[in-house]
Amino acid sequence: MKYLISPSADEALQALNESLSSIRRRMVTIVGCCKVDYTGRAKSFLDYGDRLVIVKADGTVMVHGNEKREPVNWQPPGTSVKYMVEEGLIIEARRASPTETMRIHFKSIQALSIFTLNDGAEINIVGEEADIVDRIESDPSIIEEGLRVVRREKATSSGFIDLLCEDRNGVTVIVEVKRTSISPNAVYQMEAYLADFKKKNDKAIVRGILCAPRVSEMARTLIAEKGLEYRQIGYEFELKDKKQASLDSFK
Amino acid sequence: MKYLISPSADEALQALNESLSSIRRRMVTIVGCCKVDYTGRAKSFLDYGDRLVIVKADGTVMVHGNEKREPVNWQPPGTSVKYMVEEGLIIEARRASPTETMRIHFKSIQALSIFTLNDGAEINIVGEEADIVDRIESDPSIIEEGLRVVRREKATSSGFIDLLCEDRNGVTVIVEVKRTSISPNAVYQMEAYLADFKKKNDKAIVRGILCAPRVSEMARTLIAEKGLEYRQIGYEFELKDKKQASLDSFK
DNA sequence: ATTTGGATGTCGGGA
DNA sequence: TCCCGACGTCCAAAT
Repeated sequence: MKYLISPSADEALQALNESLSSIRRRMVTIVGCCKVDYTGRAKSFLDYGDRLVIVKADGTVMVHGNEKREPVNWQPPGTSVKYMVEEGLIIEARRASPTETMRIHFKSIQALSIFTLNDGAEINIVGEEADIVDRIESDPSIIEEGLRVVRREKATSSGFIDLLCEDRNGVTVIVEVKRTSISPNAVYQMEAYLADFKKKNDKAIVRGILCAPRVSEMARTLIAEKGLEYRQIGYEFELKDKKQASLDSFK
Repeated sequence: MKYLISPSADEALQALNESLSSIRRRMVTIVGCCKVDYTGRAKSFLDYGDRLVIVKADGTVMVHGNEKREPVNWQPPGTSVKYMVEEGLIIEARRASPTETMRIHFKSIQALSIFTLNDGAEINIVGEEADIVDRIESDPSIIEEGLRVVRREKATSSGFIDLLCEDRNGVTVIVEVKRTSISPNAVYQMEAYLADFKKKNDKAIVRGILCAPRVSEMARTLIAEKGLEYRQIGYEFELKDKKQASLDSFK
């Protein structure tokens, strides 16, 4: 762990170039007054101001302002990072494919720290769309009595559908699941699935059911217009493995 | 600027609670070994490991691992943050609407820093979808000779369209622009626009043109099937105001 | 407060 | 590699 308060550009550069070998898990944070130029998928300029800059070992670079969850400027993982001095410390972060360059120039540095993170844990998360599809697959009756799942995540030339089913009358039912709410886009998607399915299978009758905890107003209208169906469906999720104990203690 | 190396939980808590008045632009970073419990829109557990935790003055909390641009856990702006000690430092970040709680427990702390960021600058960015629409609006001939823009961002009951135009023969043309590439979703959207427009306006002939630097293969097929059109269109973007000088010096 | 669609989205999975 | 869709997406603008 290295920490410098108000270092000069040269002092900062020296610290950053010192232990280039132990760089595996090295992380750098710099608090200082900087400007940022970016050219790549878009182009941007951010004039001088105080920010927190973070450089991860995988090449991620983030420039954080004092608000919001999103960095004001950044480069994704895989970026190659160079440090140099030209009237102040400069961080140059380049990557190819797409070609992108971000260049940070520091007018002054409040603090610089270099440290390593040892982290073997992986996050365990539940409540995603796939978890809802799981639930429906294991008990299709929560959508409709007599519904039977034929296939999951079937690829069609119009894209993927979450569940291919049959209702109690043997009619094909295409089920699309969203974890938050049904948007107009989801309805368009379903429409295209249905059209494609009818053409490919020469079927006159195919039902389309959209499942989510909510529907937006416009989506609801579209669903009605197009003869589709909506089922409100959410579920109480629980983490499934041994980590559960820790979560129980949390509530 | 306050900086503590390997503080005890109590020392950390004291530092964090000290200057609650000057909290306007205060930012906190903590490097340490922690676990994270989250319950809200989903539910997650992250076991002990070293991370960088950032708390912004607007209530944003981020837990960053040693890889990737995205925090492994977080709370968005507007979250209420409390610090306490229970066998180690605890950060409890709650918000309502939706109800979400994230709780970070530190087993140990490598470093804690508290500082403020003075930043009056706003980012100037160009190359977004709106900039491409601007370009087309100012010179529709880049899509097609004789094309005339009737209206921009027209709301329809099926959603919004980027440009409503007329070709040299007076035929209505609906133009949809994407900054990167045309995906199947964009085609579905266009299809829905067209269907809606024909119904509402009782027109037999309406053209749909999708504009982007690229099309995906599936989208290209869909476009052909449905009698739509694609125009490859990108543009060299330049920042427009006085900041230009700085960018020129950059390249 | 809700809805809607863009984003330098990022990220993971599959062909 | 490209393509595709999910995300605790985040975010701003409009209703």
